[in-house]
Amino acid sequence: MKKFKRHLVTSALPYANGPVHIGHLAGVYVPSDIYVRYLRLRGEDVVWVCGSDEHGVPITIKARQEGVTPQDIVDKYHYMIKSSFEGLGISFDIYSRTTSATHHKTASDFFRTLYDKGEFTEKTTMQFYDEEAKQFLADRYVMGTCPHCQNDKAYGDQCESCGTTLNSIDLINPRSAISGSVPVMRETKHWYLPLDKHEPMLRKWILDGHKEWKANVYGQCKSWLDLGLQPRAVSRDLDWGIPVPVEGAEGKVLYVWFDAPIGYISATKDLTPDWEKYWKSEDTKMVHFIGKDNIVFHCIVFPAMLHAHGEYILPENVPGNEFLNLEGDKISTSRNWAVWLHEYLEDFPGKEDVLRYVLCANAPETKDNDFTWKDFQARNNNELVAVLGNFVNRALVLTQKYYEGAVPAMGELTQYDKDILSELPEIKSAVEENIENYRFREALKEAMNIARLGNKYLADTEPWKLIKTDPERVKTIMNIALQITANLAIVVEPFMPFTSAKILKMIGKEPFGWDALGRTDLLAAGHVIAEPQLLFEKIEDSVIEAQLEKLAASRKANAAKENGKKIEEQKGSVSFDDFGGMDIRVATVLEAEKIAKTKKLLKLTIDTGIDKRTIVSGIAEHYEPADLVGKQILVLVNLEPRELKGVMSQGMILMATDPSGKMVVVSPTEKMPNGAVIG
RNA sequence: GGCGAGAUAGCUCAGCUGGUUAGAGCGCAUGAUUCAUAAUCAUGAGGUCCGGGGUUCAAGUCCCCGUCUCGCUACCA
Repeated sequence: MKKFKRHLVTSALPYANGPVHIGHLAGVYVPSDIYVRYLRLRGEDVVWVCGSDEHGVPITIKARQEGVTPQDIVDKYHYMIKSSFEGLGISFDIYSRTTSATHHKTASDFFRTLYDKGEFTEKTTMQFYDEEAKQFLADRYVMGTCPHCQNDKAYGDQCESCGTTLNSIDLINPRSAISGSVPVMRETKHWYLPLDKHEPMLRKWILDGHKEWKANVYGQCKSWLDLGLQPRAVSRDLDWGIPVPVEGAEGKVLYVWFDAPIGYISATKDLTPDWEKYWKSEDTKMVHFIGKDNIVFHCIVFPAMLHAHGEYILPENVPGNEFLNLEGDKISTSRNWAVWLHEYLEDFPGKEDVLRYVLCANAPETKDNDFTWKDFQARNNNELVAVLGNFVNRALVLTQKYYEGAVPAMGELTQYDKDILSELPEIKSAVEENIENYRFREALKEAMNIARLGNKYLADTEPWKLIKTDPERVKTIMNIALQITANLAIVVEPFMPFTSAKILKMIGKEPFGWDALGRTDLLAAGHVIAEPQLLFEKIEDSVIEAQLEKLAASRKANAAKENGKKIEEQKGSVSFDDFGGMDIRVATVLEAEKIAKTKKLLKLTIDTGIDKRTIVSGIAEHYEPADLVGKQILVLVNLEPRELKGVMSQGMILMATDPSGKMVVVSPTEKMPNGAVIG
């Protein structure tokens, strides 16, 4: 077991094109906050960095849509994200941003170092160029007609109408999304990071050296390594980002995946002049907290970059969590299906810890989990209020009642007292072990056991009865109950810092530090505690219903949007001759079979009346092969043949597609002879 | 199609390298209790451990074949 002198913790950089939601929190920020707070309480040397990821194409698109500059967009969300994190008590040592001057210089220098060391390869490719706007067009900037569903507003990377993944060269009638002009193909040079070169190092480091990583993380890495790594472009043609610091690279910026993780380094630089100690000493333990979508970047790509650079350490662990769903559906920013942090903070003032608690207790550590408002309410009412809040309240209220707030002296302990107190150190080590192994859900459960222990102790010793017969004994009981309360203030801090502070305030103490956990002399006899206040309050049904209505509204809005989107605009007019050039016929499906190793492709043998021919069609998700046999369909028979997965496709089947992407074949309403002409 | 992860009580999850009657929290039922936000405490009911084969003295745990969910990836004229 390696011994470390200090910790460097990073949390995935939120992308600055939208606010933060509970999915981000449960997967990344709440767990990492717990981890870091724990380390700090232990007095460890720890630095925790994060910041907004502000480059990349989606931000420029969003800016254009809203008619503002990319800088406007990132400013808006950066500050919004930053302040909502603070509101929830997410305690980064620094929350930086990738548009900062420090970052531009750091990323630029990093690139330059790799460039000078010959760590990149160069490749020239053909890409769409907009002569009017004088710039190369990223896939997202090319629009055209989707070859699949004929939607004429498809983007070069994806058709939003049918969800198909595309390449910009696939689009029919491509046009520039910037100027609307027809783009031309032009040569462009880019730099690549040859990941394959680092494969042996990565293999040894991860597959041999880090078998303790979470199953999902390790498995994903193994999968990538076994598939064989490919060189990856580190630059692209765009005007938003960090310019490639090489002569002759005008109009090119660093690819966002390359600049973003360097943001961790830049943030550390902004935080402390000692930053190198954290990034370049083997006795620093670096941990990346991320979601599962980021595994490859943090386990393969970024380590390869750091290794290529040569001076940096690699992460000791990369706890990647799964995803959180909301009320049974995937969280989605574009569909507004989310609980937004900034809205939660407004709707639930003073209930920061409730959200922290629920998200930790239900964190998607081993598989995707579901957040429901009903569960939120139940955990608040049945666990926080009934177990934790209630215990603290009864201990403090009884102390007020019997001793006017002055802590009574601990007398002689019974065996039962000793048994109860001996559980505290056991819980302490259980919490420690779980946190150190990134099992925060279990750690929280153990922490709550201290409150359960307290409730049980009071129920078993019944001080409210004994006060009449044996007041001396009650002093000891209440002293113990108060010591347990003080222990709660400690153990709860990483998970629920606001609650911890409230307890400390009520018992009139300063933070104890983690090592004090388990001690039974935290409150001296005679110390006077403050008037008790409730830590948590019940959440009524109406509150939950209001949140559910909010979600229902966004579901409704989405449906309306879908409907609005439903009817595509009419396309530009075509001449009668153009239409006449298309030869569409009635045909009958003779045979149908799935093409092996594909998900969507069916190979159909059809009788067109003219001949019997083969057509490949991407409808395997909509039809069982057997269901098509014997059906009459319409076929564009004079479309240029095209080879798909090794099969020649001679023509295209006409399909009707609804906005959800569902497809049905089009048939004549009455049986017609094969070869009958449509027109 | 390939790859990765998951599938265990009504719900959310533990079960490490195979070993006595499969565990926890919540919910539910019954009882106790009243200091406490009708909170607490005790007891109990609830499980073909996704399905089917196999290895073994012994399988939730290992192997093979399926099914379903999530993610990555190829294909979509």
